[in-house]
Amino acid sequence: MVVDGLALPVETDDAVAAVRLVEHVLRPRWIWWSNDTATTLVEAGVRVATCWDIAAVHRLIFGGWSADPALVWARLHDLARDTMPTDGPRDLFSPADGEGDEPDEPVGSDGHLRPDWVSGGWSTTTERLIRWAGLARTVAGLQADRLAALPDGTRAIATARSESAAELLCVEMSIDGLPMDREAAERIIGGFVGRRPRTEAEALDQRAARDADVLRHAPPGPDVDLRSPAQVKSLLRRIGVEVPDTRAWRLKALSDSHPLIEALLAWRKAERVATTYGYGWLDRHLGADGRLRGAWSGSDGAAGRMTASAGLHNMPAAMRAAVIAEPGYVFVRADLGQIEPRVLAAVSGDRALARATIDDDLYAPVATHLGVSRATVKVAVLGAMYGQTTGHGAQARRRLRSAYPVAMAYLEDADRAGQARRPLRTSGGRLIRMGPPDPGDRAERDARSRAAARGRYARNAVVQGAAAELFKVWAATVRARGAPLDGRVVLCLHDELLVHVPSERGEAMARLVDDSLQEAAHRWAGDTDVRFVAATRVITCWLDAKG
DNA sequence: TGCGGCTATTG
DNA sequence: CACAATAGCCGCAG
Repeated sequence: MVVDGLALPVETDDAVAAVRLVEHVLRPRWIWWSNDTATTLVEAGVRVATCWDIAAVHRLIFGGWSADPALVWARLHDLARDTMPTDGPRDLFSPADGEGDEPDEPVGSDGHLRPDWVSGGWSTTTERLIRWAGLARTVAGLQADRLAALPDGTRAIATARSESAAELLCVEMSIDGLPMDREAAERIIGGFVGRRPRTEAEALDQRAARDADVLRHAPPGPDVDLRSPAQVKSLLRRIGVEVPDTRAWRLKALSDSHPLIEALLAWRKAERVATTYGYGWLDRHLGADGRLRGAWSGSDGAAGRMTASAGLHNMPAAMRAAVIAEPGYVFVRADLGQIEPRVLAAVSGDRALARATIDDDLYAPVATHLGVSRATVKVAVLGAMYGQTTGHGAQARRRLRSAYPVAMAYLEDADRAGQARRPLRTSGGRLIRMGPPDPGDRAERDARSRAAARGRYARNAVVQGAAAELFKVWAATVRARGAPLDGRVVLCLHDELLVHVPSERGEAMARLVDDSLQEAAHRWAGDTDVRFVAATRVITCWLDAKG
């Protein structure tokens, strides 16, 4: 079953009604070019169960971000990007693209999709609409063929489905938003930066007063802009503190040496709230309906984690006290325990490490096995996954390597691939491209350290990326199974889910979330003996679950 | 005006 | 203070 974009030659209401009917009767796996179609549907009140999101699958297969139909078609047919025709205005010297082509044929004589079709020409007649829908089905089939040809093709096709479901979830979270109590939020902000300023002048006064609280500790001298790290560094030098940078963790250690330092650290906290999570932030992102809304993306960045804007992923802990379930509702909050080492055990197939996942605390049996402290083990395991090569714990690293050779070799293989700029795939089939990152860090300018940085990046990407895939299977399962309880996933946070559900169904939803984890883990990892654990609670305020 | 550096927040 | 992300302000180049 195929649908594409609902700006159709038929009335939109008719199209939505048709989708609603087909969904109810047939529950198809809808195919569409991108989740824009899902957005149109959700805004019209239709939430479908499953789909094949061509753009999301394109990113899975080929990496990168662009995934418009013309590019998707070109890559699937191994056509060079630079031969793609453009839709811009033509001048006398460029041969008209597709000149002489049959206008009712979407594929030009050069093999590319024709720009006039891509840019909306598909919708001008019913015949074209049908042709375009058939094309989407063809493209989805070609994508499935590509995935099936990968070393673990069945698995990769399953990933395509769960990533598509994650796109549906992203659309729904973007539209639904996160419940947030405006008064509570304003109270918290007020505690940091004072009352909401009524005028621009009042805002400037408050800002100056905050600055003055720090500067009154300063010795006489030139004016200092606290927002300029270089000037803060000179200010610190004037009070006898010499530091390479002014990061909080560094200053915290010196806070006894001068009262200015503590004042500066407090200033930084307040300034963060004032500029990023203050009244302006509420005004931009908190709707009149008490929902905080940001844009969600299903697989951004290196390894395909979900991302969110509007501070949904990096909201200061204090602000979470304002994330409160609506009257008659509760939250079910669940977070996965130690997801990355457990995922490493699964994707590497390390039997010994898999045995350790039987414990609620994976690090405890590993510590016993290696004969070192739990804290040492944790640092060593995280260090192996992040690529730490310096610092203490060399002994723990050696023991880790001999006790869990399969897992460590998996990471080292990824590291070598990264150093050699060889692209990788996660266990679920997502391509990890190995071009940049080449950070501009002065300390990492030379070729060796850039190669080492790629190695660390690759090491992490195969674990973090696989964890993201498992997480999305879990989230999609909760979305599907939780719908009959009127449960809505309102936040995804890498290893944490927040579900908003009517109060009387809170406990049932909590059980469902736990069951969904077992279902997801089995679907994702098959019959490996890796155990995944979640801490699940029914709460009314997000902060209640912290600690 | 755009971009890299610095900083802070989160997992 | 490794790995990932978003976001704001400063300073500098164009």
